[in-house]
Amino acid sequence: MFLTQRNQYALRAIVELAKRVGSGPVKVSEIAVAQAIPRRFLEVILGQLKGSGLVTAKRGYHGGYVLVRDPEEITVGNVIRFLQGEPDHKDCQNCVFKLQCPTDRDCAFASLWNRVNEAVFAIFDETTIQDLVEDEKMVES
Amino acid sequence: MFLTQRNQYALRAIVELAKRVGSGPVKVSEIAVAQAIPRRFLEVILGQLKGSGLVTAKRGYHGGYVLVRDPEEITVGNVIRFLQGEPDHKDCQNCVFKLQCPTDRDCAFASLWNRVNEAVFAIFDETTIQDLVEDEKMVES
DNA sequence: TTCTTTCTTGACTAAAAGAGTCGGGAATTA
DNA sequence: TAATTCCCGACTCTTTTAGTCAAGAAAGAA
Repeated sequence: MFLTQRNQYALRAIVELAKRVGSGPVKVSEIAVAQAIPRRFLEVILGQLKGSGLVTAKRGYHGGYVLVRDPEEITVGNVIRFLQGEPDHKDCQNCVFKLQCPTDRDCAFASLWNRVNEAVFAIFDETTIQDLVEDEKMVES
Repeated sequence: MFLTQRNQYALRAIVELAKRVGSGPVKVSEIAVAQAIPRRFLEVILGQLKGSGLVTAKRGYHGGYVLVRDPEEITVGNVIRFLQGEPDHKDCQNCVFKLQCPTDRDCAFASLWNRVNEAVFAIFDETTIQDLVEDEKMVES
């Protein structure tokens, strides 16, 4: 598995919101039920997602979450990059020579990590939320 | 990071053995020092690696570990696949339709996982231990 | 206003995975 | 037989991930 459970929940929540664009705010509890995600946990996750600007929340009666951008224009890469935050420097993504390397020993793998990372994000970046919505429809049938 | 510390240790141990093919068995303690890996932990890892057939061990005076195959012919993919064992079915690598799926909900991501997995292993499979040996030489200079 | 709904926040606990250790036993060769 | 080195299973420690709880603040309905 390349994504934590939490990150998958985040993606699924966004997918669920994508399925309902135009129907007004969606409550956390609805998303939780639809996607079988523990409600409390989902609250935390959606709270974080607000920071990405992909999602906004409204409180009170008829409150809930709304996806603000077009599902075709949000990629998995956008979401994951936001969730993972600044690339932790331990990941040794940028240094190639030992002297520059904070982690020192892992540099021999630097080239390998870079190539893998690029390959993975190439896929994440070409997969949109809309694609996932359609995959989910396939699965349901 | 795509590989656990343990798996990186395993790769590094093999790289170290690769650097010394032809010089007889290499002791765990030597590898541990050369690669800055905790010795006891390395014993465990090398013990596991024996099962792969890539490596053999000899006990007693002048004992140690030996790489049995040509470093050019061992890929990172070979090593990692062995270390990770049978693809845990939770990873939902093979099922596309809900009814076949043991994990049910994650199936919407099946296509994504498959593509990522293939991309990653394409790289692992084209990278040989010899490549890593050379990368390590670069880093040391 | 006041009540209900729904998000908000931060601290908290629980579970799982990963990393690393230990002691003693078994082969090998000097 | 004594030194060396791998071998093995059980064990602990740490970190990460998962998930919960309680009290509070906005928004709208009555």
